[in-house]
Amino acid sequence: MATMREVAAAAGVSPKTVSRVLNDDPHVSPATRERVEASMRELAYVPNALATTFRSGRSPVIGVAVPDLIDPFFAAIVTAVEEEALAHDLSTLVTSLGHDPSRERTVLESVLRRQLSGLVVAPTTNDHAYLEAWAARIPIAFVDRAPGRLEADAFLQDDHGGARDATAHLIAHGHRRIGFLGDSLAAPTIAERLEGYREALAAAGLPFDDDLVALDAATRPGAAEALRRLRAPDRAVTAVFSSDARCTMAAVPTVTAHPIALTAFGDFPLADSLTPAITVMAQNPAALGRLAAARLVERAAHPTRTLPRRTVLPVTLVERASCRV
Amino acid sequence: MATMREVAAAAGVSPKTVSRVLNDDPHVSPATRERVEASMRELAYVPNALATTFRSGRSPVIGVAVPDLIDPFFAAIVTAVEEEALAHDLSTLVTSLGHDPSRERTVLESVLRRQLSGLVVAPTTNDHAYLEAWAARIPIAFVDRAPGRLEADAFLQDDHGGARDATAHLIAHGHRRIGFLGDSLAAPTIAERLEGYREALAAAGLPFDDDLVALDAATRPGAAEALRRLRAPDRAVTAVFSSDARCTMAAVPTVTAHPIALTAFGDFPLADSLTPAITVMAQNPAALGRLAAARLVERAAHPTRTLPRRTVLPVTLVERASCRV
DNA sequence: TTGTAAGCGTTATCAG
DNA sequence: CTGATAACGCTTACAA
Repeated sequence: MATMREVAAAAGVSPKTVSRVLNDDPHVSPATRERVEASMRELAYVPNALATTFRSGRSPVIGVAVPDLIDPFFAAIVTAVEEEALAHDLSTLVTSLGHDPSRERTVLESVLRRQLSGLVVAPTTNDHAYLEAWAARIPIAFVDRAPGRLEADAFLQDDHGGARDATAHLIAHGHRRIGFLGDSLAAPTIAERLEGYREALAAAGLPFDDDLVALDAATRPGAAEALRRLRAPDRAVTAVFSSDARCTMAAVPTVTAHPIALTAFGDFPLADSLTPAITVMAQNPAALGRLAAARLVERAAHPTRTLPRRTVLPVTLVERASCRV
Repeated sequence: MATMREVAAAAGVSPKTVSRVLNDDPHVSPATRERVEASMRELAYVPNALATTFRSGRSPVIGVAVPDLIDPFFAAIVTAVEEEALAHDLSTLVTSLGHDPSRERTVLESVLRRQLSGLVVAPTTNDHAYLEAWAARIPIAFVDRAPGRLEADAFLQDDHGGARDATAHLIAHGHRRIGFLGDSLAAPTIAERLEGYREALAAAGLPFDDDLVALDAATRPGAAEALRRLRAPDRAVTAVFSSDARCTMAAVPTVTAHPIALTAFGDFPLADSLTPAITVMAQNPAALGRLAAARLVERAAHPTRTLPRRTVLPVTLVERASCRV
């Protein structure tokens, strides 16, 4: 591990000159440059990125924190952030938050100490007041879910409208008793989607019935049980709106075994190849990630510029077969 | 951004004392500790992780480089590395290499400059001689694919045996003309799986026919075309062995539309819910990632210990319906 | 128990 | 065009 000092000594110049060569400073004579480069090769010199980064006080890294990488929705966000970061010569420090809200703060704070250039987070909690001091120093962008008790850029999808339209779609197909499938209403996105579902019912003059809301459906057994209850004679739903992709995927085995009309929030791989193919309200995770990362870069470059805090992307209905079962 | 020096000044002590408080050094009087902690709160002091890291010369970070995060196989590897890293108080710097081999070197070298504690890589090239100097200083573990021209730890699955057994399974179901579906033979894993396929044919006294090997099938159009050719009267295969999950997923729409006996290398989400459900030879990406990360930690702790270079995990046949179509 | 000095590898500043 | 010096924030020796 040769250092710059050693290279300098070998080339008979000062460290600063080596630094200049490294950074393509034009104020170096060709001869000197030549000599320095030879020494670098000789000693197999590799700059210590840690030192540079420390010196500059800011790490050329964008942090990305999402609940879970296995979920293709978040994987797509991360990938998009990575691509956008790459375009700006930044790397990405990826961290999974897990689905347990109590971990969020610890994890984010430990990431933030690294003097990142920015942070993209798909949060798992509703209260981000603890980030206020951080947000003052480094740009933070929220994706998928809005920040709570904190002013920060947010890139969201139209949870309310999307859920409303997806539900209305089932109503248009003649359904009157429509179940709501979800994980937990603690997540603001899911709560929003429930609101959209209610609005669609109301608009059609249908009653909202708490008993038709089935939660804890993010696992296969959970989804199976939820669907069983919804289908039981006392509830007798003829259609289901699934409020997120994890639940939908968990429900797939049950739905393919005992078909029921289904519309789901969030697309997922192979949704179009199932029997029945699942009708979904498609989000755009890649756009979310890309926009968020781009915003961080922009905030870093123009700290005072005024920009909209909240960007809501539309969702689009992809009609397949499951809504017509 | 208060620094340690400022906290020290505010508390009327030396920076070293603040450092001691921070690191829970017992040689600090309770009174002093109290005073220092008060100042830290007052100034909202947060340690600069960059400085600590620089001073220690090594970043408490494990790098993870995989071709692509969207692929659930690699997402599972990354997640497992993350979990194992977390257990050792390390973070993870995740980078996608892309599927273009020419990017690998640049990306890995830029990651390695950061003085990582270790690197897990699922490579896209066959020649890793350029990593030799790095491998001497920081532990590098390969997953999924073995390193080329480099001595390094590798955690692999039984590509050869798994492909052989998956093909034999089709033969056992009475098939005599079996196609091989793949992306590119440049990947050593795929080449190995082709060998396994050949071995199974040979063991059954069946001829190997180059025309039954269909490549470039990692996209939906590619897979559709490959299957069309294999099925054409001049090839007339009655069964297909798909050599990797990306190809299998790409082939799904064609296979569900025009069923053909299929066995695939690599499991994937919802494979069991398709019609037909896909019979797969399941890998264990989580184990791959976990073992690799654990190995890095072990190498770092015991640089001289002798450990096996190559660990090959078994794959397991998950029989579903597609092999009996 | 606490402090002083020195340095990790790089770069900014300012002289020459 | 080149170099001396200092500094980034923290910690390891070594003293006191």
